[in-house]
Amino acid sequence: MAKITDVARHAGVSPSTVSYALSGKRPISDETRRRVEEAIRELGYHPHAGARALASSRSNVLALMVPLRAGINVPVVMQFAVSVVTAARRYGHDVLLLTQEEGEEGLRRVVDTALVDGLIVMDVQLDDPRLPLLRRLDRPSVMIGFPASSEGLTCIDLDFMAAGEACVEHLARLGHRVVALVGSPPEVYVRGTAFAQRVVRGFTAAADRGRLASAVHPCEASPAAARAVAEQLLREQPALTGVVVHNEAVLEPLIDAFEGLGLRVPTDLSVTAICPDELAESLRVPVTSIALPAAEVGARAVELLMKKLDGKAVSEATLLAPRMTERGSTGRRAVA
Amino acid sequence: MAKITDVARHAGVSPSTVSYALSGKRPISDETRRRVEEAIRELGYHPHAGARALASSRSNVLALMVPLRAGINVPVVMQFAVSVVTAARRYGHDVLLLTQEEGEEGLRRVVDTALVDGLIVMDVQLDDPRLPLLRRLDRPSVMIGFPASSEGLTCIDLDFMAAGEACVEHLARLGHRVVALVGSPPEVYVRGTAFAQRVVRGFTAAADRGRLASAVHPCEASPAAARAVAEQLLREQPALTGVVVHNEAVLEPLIDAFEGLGLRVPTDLSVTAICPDELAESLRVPVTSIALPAAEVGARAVELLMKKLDGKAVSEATLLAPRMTERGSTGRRAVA
DNA sequence: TTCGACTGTCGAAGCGCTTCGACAACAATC
DNA sequence: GATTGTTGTCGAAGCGCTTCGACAGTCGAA
Repeated sequence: MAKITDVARHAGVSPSTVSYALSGKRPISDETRRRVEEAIRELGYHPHAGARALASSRSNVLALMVPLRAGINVPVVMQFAVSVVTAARRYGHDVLLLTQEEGEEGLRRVVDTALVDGLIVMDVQLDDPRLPLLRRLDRPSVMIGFPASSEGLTCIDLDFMAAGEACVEHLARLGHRVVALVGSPPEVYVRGTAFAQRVVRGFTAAADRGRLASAVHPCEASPAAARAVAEQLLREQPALTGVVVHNEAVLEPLIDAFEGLGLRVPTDLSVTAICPDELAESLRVPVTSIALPAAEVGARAVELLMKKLDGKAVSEATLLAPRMTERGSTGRRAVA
Repeated sequence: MAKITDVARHAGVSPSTVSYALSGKRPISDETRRRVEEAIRELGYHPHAGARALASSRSNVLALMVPLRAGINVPVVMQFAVSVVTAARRYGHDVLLLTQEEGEEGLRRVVDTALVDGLIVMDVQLDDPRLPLLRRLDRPSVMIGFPASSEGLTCIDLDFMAAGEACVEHLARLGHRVVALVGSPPEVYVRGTAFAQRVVRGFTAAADRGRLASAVHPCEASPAAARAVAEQLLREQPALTGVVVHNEAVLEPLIDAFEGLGLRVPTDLSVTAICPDELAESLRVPVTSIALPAAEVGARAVELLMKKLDGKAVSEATLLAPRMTERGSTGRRAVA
């Protein structure tokens, strides 16, 4: 395996010149650079990652901690991971995979051993136990999702409030005047992640602004619960024509329930959801939806981390604009 | 950040002694070891990964290359990745995530820069372009799946032939005498992965051994194709009572088709599948199935790699015994 | 012409660890 | 009592790279 001294000798320069030619940290004449590059090619030289890390205290590796708990959508996690790896490569970095199971100690370990230059942490909870550590650490990190307070952190996620608004506005534009939000199970609003509340806030704000009649119903993740909510909705809001669903598990059962109650989608009822595209596409009636843009979040998270590694300041909160994909489940309100 | 010389001074020994106490590569007295451990604890010492890699030419990192192409089952890939990470940690290793997209150059890069000690490659195709490189490399690697020839490689996968056999034997035990295999799309048998053929071989061999009437039908991944195959089967094998499905995409449509043709599962027809448990569980009629044991494959792959890193020989082919989970879709043949 | 200010290159000093050879001290063997 | 092993420790030499300071040469400005 060729080393930098071999390249230097072969190119007739000193090792430090080779290093500078590679890193661009000092000016090198075109002629010298050319000779160095040629020597590198001829010898098949690849710098030794460990030696580099030792001398420069930069490993060019970043850690990605992925969630494991039940209830997460695995394909979305995978999409995200792939986009992080791809984006990291564009910056000459590799990605070390950590599981949530490793927790704070895992993060501490890879940082303390100088294995990684920075951290990306997924599935951040409101009062995530990893937060104090991440705040304290001298290595930069970026989190996906928002904890109770993003102070001193760098967080990125879909703008769930805007997503709630966008759904209502879409329905309003189609002429709907009475709408309802079917949300996550009640416990999600208590513990967990902030995004559920944000959807509610956006939904309500937009409905109020547009003077729509609106109601919000949490819903357990079971077909039975879906059926119950459907019945309740029709009882309490007989004029209902637009529904926003923010609950992957009950989207299909809910549509089934409405149709079972004699409402056709989209003829009698327009349905829009905040859920992965995969799910929205696969239903009998493809659903107009807003998805978590996993690939974009991943790429942006890496960008933010790279900025921080360069010592640049970045904003604590980055919210990605929702993008709605129209499918067959929404239509203009039938005028009676 | 404390370094090994700090620990040494604090414990009143030389750095090399600390190193030996940590690695166990030379005998150290209990008393010295105790003092070293205490110093490590008090100083919060963590060895620098880069320095270690440079001095020992071992990075304690292994690369995992995951597939991206359409048609793979994402949750299974994820299960697999998680089990690799978990198993690797038990051996004190971390895992670098590579995407298939990086291809041979990606593998070459992480090896040439000495970033990783070994490679695990998923989704190996019959004539995978990465094979020549992997054979030539001086670093050990393990592949998931079998190429045309496993010579000079280390491969691991579910024993698909045994899986095909097990399905037939299960049906035979329940009294079925006429069975059919609904397989992958025709093109899979041509290009692609060896496992499809293996299932066929196991299926046929077991049927012949048990003197069952049997037939094999490839099937495109569409509901229409499923319906067509169902009709064809009933036409050609009117006495058919047992079906083995090795085709994720058509499992549900196929059952629907049979029921549409008046056959109840499992009353009139027993169905067993080779597919992820997730899918088998989620169907209206839960299906008796054999799954790819992703977690086990991952753990075993890491074990094999660790053995190779220790310079031990391992067998070229490791086949994991199939495990069948009985669900509602198979039953004793109704005696007319 | 002289003085910075660049530009382009080199040599040397580390980065923090592992490992090899050396060597005491002591036990077991003839 | 000399010889051979073991056990436990140390010092020094590197692993392959980056980076700092030094310095020679060039160029436009004063």
